[in-house]
Amino acid sequence: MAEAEIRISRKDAILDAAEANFAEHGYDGVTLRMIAKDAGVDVALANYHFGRKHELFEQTFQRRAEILNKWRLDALEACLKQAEEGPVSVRDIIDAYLRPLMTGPHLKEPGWRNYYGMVAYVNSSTAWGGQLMSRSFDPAIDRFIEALQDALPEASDDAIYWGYHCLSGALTLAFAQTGRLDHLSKGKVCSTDLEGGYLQMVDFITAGFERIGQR
Amino acid sequence: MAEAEIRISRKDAILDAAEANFAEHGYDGVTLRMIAKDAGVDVALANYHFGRKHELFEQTFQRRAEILNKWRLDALEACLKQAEEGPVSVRDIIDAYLRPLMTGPHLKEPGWRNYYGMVAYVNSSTAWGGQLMSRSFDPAIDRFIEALQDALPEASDDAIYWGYHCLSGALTLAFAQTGRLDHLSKGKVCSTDLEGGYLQMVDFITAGFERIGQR
DNA sequence: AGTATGTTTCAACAACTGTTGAATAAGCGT
DNA sequence: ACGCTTATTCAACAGTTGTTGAAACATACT
Repeated sequence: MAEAEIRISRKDAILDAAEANFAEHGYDGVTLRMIAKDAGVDVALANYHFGRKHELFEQTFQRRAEILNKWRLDALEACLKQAEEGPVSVRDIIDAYLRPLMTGPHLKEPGWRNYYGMVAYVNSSTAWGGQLMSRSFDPAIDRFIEALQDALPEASDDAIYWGYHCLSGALTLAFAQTGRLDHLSKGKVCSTDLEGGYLQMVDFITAGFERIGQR
Repeated sequence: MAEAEIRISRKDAILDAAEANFAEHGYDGVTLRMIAKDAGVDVALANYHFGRKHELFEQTFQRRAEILNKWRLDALEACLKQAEEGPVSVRDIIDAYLRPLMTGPHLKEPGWRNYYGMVAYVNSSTAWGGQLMSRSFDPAIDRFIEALQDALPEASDDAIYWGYHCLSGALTLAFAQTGRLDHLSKGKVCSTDLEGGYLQMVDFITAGFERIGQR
């Protein structure tokens, strides 16, 4: 029976448990004993594999960040290659930014939903926010900013960066899945429906960027 | 000397200290002893005035929420009254939503900056997010949603609510003031410059809403 | 079989947590 | 000056925190 299941290593079990707990309660709201209990291991094991709590958090955060960056950059590259010479459409850039994260089968996996919760927490935390997000995502984001600047030669730097700010804020708030939209819309809109949100956000954000290019 | 200064009550000193600490470290990252030390009072006094830690957090959060709702609703009312009969412009609605919060002399006060940090934390926290934000702000937000629906009769509910989601995400990320934009733009844009961000965001968000009304 | 190496648990640490009840101080009407 | 109510501090509680060093287990190589 046991050999029929695919058993993950205890090290990965700790990462998974950490992910789920950090997503729901943030860094300080989680104790190493909560994580160890969920992972079915002793408290000391987290220390053995990952060092201090701080490092466990960062490693948990970065594990999926790289996957995510690759998805996005592949999508961006594909749309740049497809345009070949001619100007790239703003919509395609925004789509390359949002689609890989907000659609697809990985949304069914609790691991990814949990990770998204962590991203939401980190992105708007005054303490972690700037540092950790920049370290994990900025190299990839730089490419998107460049592409937007190319597609919108008339737009000022201020407009481009604050436009990206709007995009990033909207995405990470979607990641938090707080259920606020459900309450506000009296059930008409579901904030856990990322695929539905994706369709609306692409239009909305694209319009924003196109407007600032008309200066 | 002492009678020349305007001394705030110890109760208010606790609220101020709580605000600053919760903004920087979130709920679980703050201990009552940190707050008491900053306020210059004994630990037990927080309990005497506010009950449990949980209640202190909520009272700190709600203290300024009402002020903020009033600012916004006054601005909305003014622009609705000014339009009188004719259709209200989308831009004026967005302006009424953003301007009172992102511009003005209160931005110089550390208390308000701290409070904004709390809002950022609460809004994208999976645990607090839905409940507390809805309780504090939704009655006012409902009015803005109505106004947007009136101004954009062709837009679907999905589009309106996800549009508001983008607006809310962008605003609360601005509140977090993480310094990420500074890093990403290599110093060209400053994420603590809310007034500068306001100018860009009004254009960007207005364009988004106007687009979804053209269906 | 024995040994070296990497995992995992056990037991304990000093420090810190939110909360409480009793003790003390302050403010104020009379 | 007295009593009464409200503020504030003090001292302590039982439980929890991250972290560690030593001990026990597992695994693979010789």
